[in-house]
Parts: sequence; structure tokens; C-alpha cells
Amino acid sequence: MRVRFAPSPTGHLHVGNARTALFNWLLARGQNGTFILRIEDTDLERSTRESEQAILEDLRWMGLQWDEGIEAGGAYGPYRQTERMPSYVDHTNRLLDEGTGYYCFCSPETLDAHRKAQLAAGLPPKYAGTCRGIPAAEAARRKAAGETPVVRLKVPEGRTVTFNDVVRGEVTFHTDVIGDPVLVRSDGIPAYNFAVVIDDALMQVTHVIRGEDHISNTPRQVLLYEAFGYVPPAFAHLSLVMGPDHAPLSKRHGATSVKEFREKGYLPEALVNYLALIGWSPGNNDELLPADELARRFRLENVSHAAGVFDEDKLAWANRHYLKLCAPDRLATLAEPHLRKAGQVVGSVTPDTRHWLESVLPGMAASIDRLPQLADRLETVFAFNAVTTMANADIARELREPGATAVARALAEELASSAPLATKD
RNA sequence: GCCGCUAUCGUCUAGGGGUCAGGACACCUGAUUCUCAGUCAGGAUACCGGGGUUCGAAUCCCCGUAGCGGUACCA
Repeated sequence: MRVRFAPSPTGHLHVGNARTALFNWLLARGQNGTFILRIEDTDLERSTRESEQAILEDLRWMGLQWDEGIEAGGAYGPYRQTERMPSYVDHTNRLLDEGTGYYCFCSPETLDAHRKAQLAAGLPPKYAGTCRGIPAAEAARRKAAGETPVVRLKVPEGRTVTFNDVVRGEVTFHTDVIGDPVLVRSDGIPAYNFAVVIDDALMQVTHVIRGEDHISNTPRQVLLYEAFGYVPPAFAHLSLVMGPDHAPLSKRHGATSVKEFREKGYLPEALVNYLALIGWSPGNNDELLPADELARRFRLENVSHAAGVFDEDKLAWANRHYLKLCAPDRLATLAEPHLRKAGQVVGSVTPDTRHWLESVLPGMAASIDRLPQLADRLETVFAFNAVTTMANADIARELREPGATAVARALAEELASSAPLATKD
């Protein structure tokens, strides 16, 4: 089994995409498969290396190691689409030679006018097929004369395309509602539908697990597999992650990227566990399980068909759970940037400070939702003022009770007999 | 508009022809000799609507409705 996650490097990793990556990873890990990471950077205007790096960093942070792909290498590279042009050119020529692909010289304006007219007439706005019949010789002459055509796929008329979706079952589309898709743009860069098919086929991907937004593209892709004589992989379309209002989760709902959740102080294992619970259940009424156990139980067939609402409260609940399991030294490491941000840690951390943090943080971590709240807890220690505290009548009365005095005395003795804290700063 | 996908508590879900429709988050109540958090014990809340099939439908079928996706030289 070979699966892949193929993000476009056009921004940070959205939790919805992170979930898609996770489901791929879970399947690969659980079934002893190979998890491939491919970068789909054919949108030249929006793709950046910075985004690519950010996505890689987020995936690593979540612990979703890939076996093959960008930076990891492998026998099916390169793993960045813009570096795979020779394959695309080769496949374009095959289609052109066979006549299943053809040059289209229609201008964007013409296309746009036609689309609007179709819409106005209440018809599906598909490409009219104007350039389907242009002879090869004429196309060659026009190209030589400087025109820059796109290459389209000739979608067969009057038939049906069916594929079996692992999560949804059989899905059928009629080719009459599919316009001839653009395979190669006028600048020679392949379009999504074309590049994915070639890459997935050449990389021997066996299961294409991706977002539901690609379900309508699938028949076009199946047609391409047919045109090339390749065996289509199994498809599995995951429903989308929504906001509380059932609109796709976006910035206006608050945090949406893995990076933001990391900065808000969620542990990677909490995010991973929670994300796995949207649209899937480990069974047995279990919810909080380590990633390897999730992978062991994961079945694509059990993934929900319906979109799920992202619930940060439940994420926080998972985070509380993992915060309690967090080892002291790791907790100190994770907390440090947040304490630093709160001004509680300044300069380099001395072994004494480190030791103190490791001993005091775990107790506090038991009652917080997120890492930054550790600073709030610590604040009660740093900001304690005996004078103002005793000025509070209720507290003063409370502390004068016999029981309280005994406790205070015992604490003072305990403190006096233990090693003093470092006081040099 | 057209095509496609989807529909169990507020939310994530289990289940799936005969169940007290189960769990979790959130919420409410009580306990934990004050409070907060935690923890523990309880509680309230759901099968989108209408038709069919059937002895029996939340479950199967059809229609409707709603949400989402697509209908790009974005992916």
C-alpha cells in the first residue's frame, strides 16, 4: 500500500488538511504501507518555498513522518511537481498523438462569455468543444505563428464514469456534464487534474485519500487514467472540517492552522488525537489513544460520510489529558517559550531554574487547558505579596484559625529544612 | 441553474429492521471540611420532513428540505 499527502505550498497547514494528512498516515502506519509527501506547486503565483517549509515543519511537529518524498527522497522522485516537467511533457505528447488530447486556442474572454451565456440560459457552463476539430497541421501552424494554446482532454460523450469510493461506495457521473478539462495551461504548466494523475500513477500510489472537494474532479481523472492505460488507484474522499456555523472552517472562526494551535499551547499528540476523532471513531467507546494505537485500529471504511464541526473545547479536553501525561523535562521545554513570553524566564535557563521548573510545572499542568496558562499559575507564586494578602479580611481571618496556623507552621519548618532556592538573580 | 456528496443529543460519534438509541465534549446538580481547577457521582438533551416496503422502520427504498462540494488556464 502506498498513500500520499500532496499539499500546495500556498500558506500554512490548515487543520482540515492536517486531518487529511493524518488519515493517510494512520492508514500507512496501520497497514504497513508507505506514506509519501509530494508538493503540488503548479500554481506558480501562489506557491512559495516558505510555505513549503512551514508545512513540512507542521507535519513534523505532529509526528507525521513520511517515508518517501520531499527531503526524504525515494525511488519515485522528484517529489515537487515543478521538477517533474519531463513526465508531463511526455504524457501530453502521448495524448496529442492519440487524439485524446487537443490544442485549444479559445481566448479567456471567449470562454468567459460562453460560460455566462450558458449560465444565463440555465445550462451547465461547460466548454463548447470549439477547438476539438482543429487538424494537427493547422494547430502546429498557429503555434508556430505565436499563438499559445492550452491542451484539453477530449471527454467522451454519452457515457458514464463510475468509481468506487472507499468511504462512500459507488459514485457515478455522466460525461455529458463534464466539459473538456484543461490539461496543460498556455504557459506549459500542467493543471491539477493532469499532474495528479500522472504523479499518482508514476509513484505507484494505491490509495488516494483526499478532501471531498476533489470528488467532482475524480471522473476527469479516471478518464485520464483510461487515456493513459493506467489502473486507477482506490479513491477515498474525506468530508470537510467545518466551523460552528457549518461553513468550512476559516480564519473568521478563529485559529485554523496547525501553527496557530501550536502557538496557543496545544500538544501535538492532543491535536493528532482530536483530529482523528472528527469523522472517525476508534470503536469500543475509546477516544484518547496514542497515535500508534489509532493507526492500529484505523479503517478507511469506518470513516464518516458527513462533515464534522471543529470543537476547540474538545481539543482542550484532549490537551488536558496529554498535559497530565507529559514528562517533567518535556513540559519544562514546552513551557519555556510561553514563560519567556510572559517575562517569567529571561536570558538563558540555568540548571537550577530548569530543575525548579521541572519540579513545579507538573503540578500546575494538572489543572490547565493549554501551555500559556502555566504562566498564569506561576504568576501567583511570583506576584505573591504577604502584606496585601493579609489586608484581605477574609483571608486574614481564615489564616488565624488554629488549623491554618498549624499548617503554616509545618510549612515553614519544611521550608527551613530543605535546600534553599538559588537567589543569585 | 446543473451535477455530486451528506443528514443520530448544541458538538464529535456508536449502533443499525424489534435497543431503556450507548459513549465523549460542552452544559446543569451534588460530593470532595472555603474558592478556582481537577476528580468522583448523578442529570437534561438526538434518529431532518413526508411517503412507501414490513407484523414492526431511526435502520431499507423513493421524494422533499437543508448543508457542503464542483461546475477555473486554483488546487
